[in-house]
Amino acid sequence: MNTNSQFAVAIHTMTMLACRYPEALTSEFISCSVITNPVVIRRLLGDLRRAGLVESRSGNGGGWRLRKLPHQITLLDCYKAVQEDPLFSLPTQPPNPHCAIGRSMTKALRGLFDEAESALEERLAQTTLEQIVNGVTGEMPYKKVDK
Amino acid sequence: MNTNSQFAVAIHTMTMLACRYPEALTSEFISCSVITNPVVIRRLLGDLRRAGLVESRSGNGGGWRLRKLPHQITLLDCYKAVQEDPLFSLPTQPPNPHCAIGRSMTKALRGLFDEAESALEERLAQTTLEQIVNGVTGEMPYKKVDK
DNA sequence: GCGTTATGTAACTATCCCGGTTACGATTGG
DNA sequence: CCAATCGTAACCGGGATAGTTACATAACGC
Repeated sequence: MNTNSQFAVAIHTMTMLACRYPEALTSEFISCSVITNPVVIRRLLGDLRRAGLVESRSGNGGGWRLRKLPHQITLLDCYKAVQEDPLFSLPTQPPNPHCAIGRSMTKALRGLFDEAESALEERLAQTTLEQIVNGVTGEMPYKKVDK
Repeated sequence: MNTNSQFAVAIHTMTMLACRYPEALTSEFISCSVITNPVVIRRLLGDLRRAGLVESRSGNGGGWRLRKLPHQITLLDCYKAVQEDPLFSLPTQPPNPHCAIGRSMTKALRGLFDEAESALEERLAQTTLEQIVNGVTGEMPYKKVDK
């Protein structure tokens, strides 16, 4: 399906921010871990900011940091932030309206795809950045804060 | 994600075969409902045949038909038949092994993506072609057979 | 056997998307 | 003022998608 790796890079990026929370990291620094161009990371972080997940500061000493605690951010948040298109696409050309099946196919597919996507999103909502950080580092490198 | 519509066309195609089961339909006929080139449909049906879901006969009076009853074929079967790539891709260039996070990111992402994909597939496995046909036509246009 | 109808598949193409890159203005801190 | 950093536009190359043409192969009816 998607041959694009934005979701993967988004998780990688958010995991780094979560590990150093509440420190701010530069796109340059993050791009060294992902091994890509800093602009690619900034583009991605732009999407994540539009979703309210991160904030940035320009200039000397600037960078990016989370706007919530790692346990308050789920994979679904990251997914929605970088995934504008639905999971499965319909053909650009709609089916033949003179065919009984063609006539109802678009609506049927929308329903099926919506349900499938919901199942996926439910699962993504169950994993938080905190859990990923725990899995990656074996410990929480930032101070825990009571809710 | 994937911007490709193969899964959608596969469902459309299989729904047509299910509606007329056990009749055989030609790629030409199916392409008229989908509104595309017959070769596109044949390529797709080739994948579905490799998965054991359909069979074909060349020559005059030939065409394509299901190899199972509509209630025995799920959306997951269709999905696996046409979707060779995993749902989410990792970056072609693996992360920096000199970074603690980069080092464990690939494995972590694989696990997360596998779980998400499983959730999706579980949902897809719950819908059969028969159900889709019912939703599309309001009735079953082929003879039901006891299991 | 011949003609017709289909499949099976290769090859070519136009279009689009993704990721990488350069460039440069705006912002911030020292 | 200078250095560091974001924000964003612009461009490019590679790859995928889907549409198209072409043609060899197969099966059926006469």
